[in-house]
Amino acid sequence: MSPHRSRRRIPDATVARLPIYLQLLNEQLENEVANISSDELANLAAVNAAKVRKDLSYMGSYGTRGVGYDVEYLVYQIRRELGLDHEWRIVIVGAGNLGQALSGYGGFPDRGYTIEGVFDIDESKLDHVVGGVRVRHLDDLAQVVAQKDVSIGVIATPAGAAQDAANRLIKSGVTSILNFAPVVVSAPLGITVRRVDLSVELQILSYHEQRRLTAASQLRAVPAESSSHASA
Amino acid sequence: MSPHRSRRRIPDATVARLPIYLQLLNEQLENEVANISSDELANLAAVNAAKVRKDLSYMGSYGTRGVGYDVEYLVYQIRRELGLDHEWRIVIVGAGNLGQALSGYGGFPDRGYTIEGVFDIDESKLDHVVGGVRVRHLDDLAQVVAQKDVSIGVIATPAGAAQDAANRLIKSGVTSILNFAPVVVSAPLGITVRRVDLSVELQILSYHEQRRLTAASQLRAVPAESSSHASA
DNA sequence: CGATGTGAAGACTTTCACAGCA
DNA sequence: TGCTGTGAAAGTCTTCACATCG
Repeated sequence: MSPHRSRRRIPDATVARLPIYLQLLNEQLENEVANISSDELANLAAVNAAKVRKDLSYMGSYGTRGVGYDVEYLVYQIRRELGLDHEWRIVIVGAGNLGQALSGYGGFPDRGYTIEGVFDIDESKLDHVVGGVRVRHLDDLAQVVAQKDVSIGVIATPAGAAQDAANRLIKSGVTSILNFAPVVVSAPLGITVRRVDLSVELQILSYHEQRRLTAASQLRAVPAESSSHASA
Repeated sequence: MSPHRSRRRIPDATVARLPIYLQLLNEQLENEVANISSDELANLAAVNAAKVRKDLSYMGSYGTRGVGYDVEYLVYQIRRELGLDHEWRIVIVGAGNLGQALSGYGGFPDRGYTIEGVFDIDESKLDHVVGGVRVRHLDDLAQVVAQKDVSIGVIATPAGAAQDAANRLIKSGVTSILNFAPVVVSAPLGITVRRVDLSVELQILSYHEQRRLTAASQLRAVPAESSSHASA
């Protein structure tokens, strides 16, 4: 479609950071900051400046030597690279606490995501309105996905229902899935699945806590480090 | 305290996978599966078998050649390594949709996490009971953290309130933070911060979606791959 | 002169492939 | 014989350091 998209393949690690740069750059725009150096952006993102420059260089050379990067242009480029110049239509399966929190999440409309439906099988939840969207029966999923050309599905069901939700999403034509249920869902090749699991995150934290304690009790063997971990 | 904890330093990438193995192994236990090979576990986790073996080997050699791993013993070892033989006390800052979803999240008590408090500054939310915990004013945070010896804080506030929440958590004595707000919070060295951002995850997905579309329109230049991404 | 852009070195992670043990 | 445990190779990501250019 458009002429010269994605000139190079961007490394996964970089793709995971672009949304963070984007968010920080948007904040700069709000503060009417027109220009930013790799050093400044690196400080905001809590990463190394060389990493910022290398990350940005994968999209092309948009900086000015001796000066820095034009914030607005950078925002435009990152958005384009991440596909945020499209509008993405998403559905949420599961209208429990989490599904409701997600559909009420303010960030979506700004960033080009529209929620086309929230689905559940629990009769008692049907027809409730959460985040401005009426909860529909899961059996209507395929129809909505096809009609609205939905490409991203969010799974916010209990663990036991997640694989079924995934199967239905995939059969309906969704090609990317964001899974919040604490299970590994399997999907055929060609479907992108990302998993976000609260208790996995907590367990990683408790590993670090535990190390801290052990280290402290062992006459400070290793000085505690690691001040920040990206989520990707 | 205990004699021979953490015999080696475990790589970050491995630490991020241990919770997933643990969850799968627990499922096996429920199905009364007593033994598992690296190959089987690898299939369940959707990773390579050599990776499973190497990951497990960092904790010591607990397998039996020609046979596999004793599920129960492996569960015990992973739990110990992740510090799940402790009980971890956590607090949640922010009693909005997300804070409520988190405090209602069933997974916590099972896995040794107890929620010692949910805090907010919004008068209208105070004294509501969410997930069995009464919402208290943020000013009471320090007292609860100290009294209950809380080490992990979860930030579920809007973006604008997150850094203040982090500062209060840190000043109160919390040393690990799980941040759900869509901002980078800064913290002194020695504090572990992990960030989980819904819209970052969606943007990573839309990058892949967008590539898929571009590739398809360019006479299938590169065959689509990448079927699963871990969250860590 | 100051900050980008980038080869090259170094660190970390994954995967291979096979020796070694039950 | 079958599966673990692990050196070594391959691949990926980060960081350094400096040539380059506005």
